[in-house]
Amino acid sequence: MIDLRALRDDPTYREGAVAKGATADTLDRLLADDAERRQLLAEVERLRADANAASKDIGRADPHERDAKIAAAGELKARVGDREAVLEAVSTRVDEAALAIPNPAHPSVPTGTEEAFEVIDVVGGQPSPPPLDHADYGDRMGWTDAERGAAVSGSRFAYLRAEAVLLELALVQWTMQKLVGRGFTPIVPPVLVREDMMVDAGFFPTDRNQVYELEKDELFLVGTAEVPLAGIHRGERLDATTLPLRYVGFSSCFRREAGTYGKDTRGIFRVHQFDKVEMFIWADPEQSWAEHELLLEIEREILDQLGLPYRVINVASGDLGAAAAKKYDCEVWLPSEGQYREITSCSNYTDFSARRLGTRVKGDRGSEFAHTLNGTACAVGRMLVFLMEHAQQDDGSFVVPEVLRPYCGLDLIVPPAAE
RNA sequence: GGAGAGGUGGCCGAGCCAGGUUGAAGGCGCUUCCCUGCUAAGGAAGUAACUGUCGUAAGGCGGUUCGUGGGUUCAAAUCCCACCCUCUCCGCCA
Repeated sequence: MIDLRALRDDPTYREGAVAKGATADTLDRLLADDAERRQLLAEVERLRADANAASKDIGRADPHERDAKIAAAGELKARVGDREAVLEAVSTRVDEAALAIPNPAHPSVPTGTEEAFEVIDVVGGQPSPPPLDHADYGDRMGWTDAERGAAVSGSRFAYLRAEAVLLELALVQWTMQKLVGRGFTPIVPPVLVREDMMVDAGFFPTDRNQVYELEKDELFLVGTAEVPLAGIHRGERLDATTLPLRYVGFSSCFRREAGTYGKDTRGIFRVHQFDKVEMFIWADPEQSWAEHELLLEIEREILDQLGLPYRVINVASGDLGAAAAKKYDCEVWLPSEGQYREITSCSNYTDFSARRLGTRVKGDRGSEFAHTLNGTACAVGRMLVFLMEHAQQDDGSFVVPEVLRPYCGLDLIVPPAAE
């Protein structure tokens, strides 16, 4: 949720909201309603003060004065109720409008639609495709079985098999170790959460149709560990001296992928279930931009050490999503498609999410909302897709990235004999 | 799944069954000061959060909050309803 006071007082904040698609008209109407709300609030509070005083007086009054005083207090109460109804109507209007306003973009975010992104850096080349694309190679190596996956669970489900499983676990363990070494606390979170957690994490109502629901138990399967990680300090007051609090979660992720029919149908690039190592940071407002750069640095280090060619983009305002004030995407070159595809992304939500989560920081500057950030460390399945193309040799063998070898006990994997 | 107990301020813990100077006793912790020749003991004062408004500020005056949301009442931590959570015993279980 946005900061109405900042919207009122801070021109930069307001410009950021406009960059994200909020019209000046909408903002002005919201601020006018909010002004009315605050005025009504003052009035209602005055009336309530009178009514409270009258009630307190009854407790102290002589018994024979009570009836008269009770009657008078009753009248006061009725007047309060009338004005409260008006206030509530205005407040509801303000809240609804405020919830619809996205988190303003940071001034460093390029303004425009999806294509307006800014390329920050390009690492490595754009190699030509290997003999087999990731989908065919996964089948050839006996690493993926989408056919049986579909028979068991439907399309976009696959079995992961053989060395691919060892590689997956190696990726998880390697990234986990790296992050623990950087002071992150490792977490295996619940993957089923309540509706209010989905709302507070900012995924409902907007992304509700992307989420699997267990109706009988009123629980929802998370699409990312970000959701339960955001819940860790919900409703808490954090001591500024303990920040930043850095967490790294490992979980399976579940996505309905509604509206992607016919898109990325080959292999395991886009599936309903995958595993992911996700970073999440609770930061002091003064630290959050430095923490955002840290997340990017870690993401880049992971790609560098795996030897993947990639570029980093500063996502344009129109493509940020409601919660992010700024977002970097790392996109790895996918040779078979001849284009860069997203592998990781990291966002600074500033105080947008914490306001809804009710997480505050208490420090020298008093009490303010925390800043939250999140970033992908390793989307495991998709990482395997990229590795299957970049580590694949002309003879069909697979060269395991050096850094993963200690974690899976493999260095060169040769394809099984053809049937 | 069955039976019971309980959720109060940074923490512990009274208050609830008789609704009214209780935003909440007491203790711990913390802050400041006094005493003390010294990391002890003692004494005094202060110490919830959020929010509106006025003020340059210190602060003043209000509102809301005793798990959450409703209800009854002039008045609710206290009464009623629903939900959430925690604990104990039994059952089940990787």
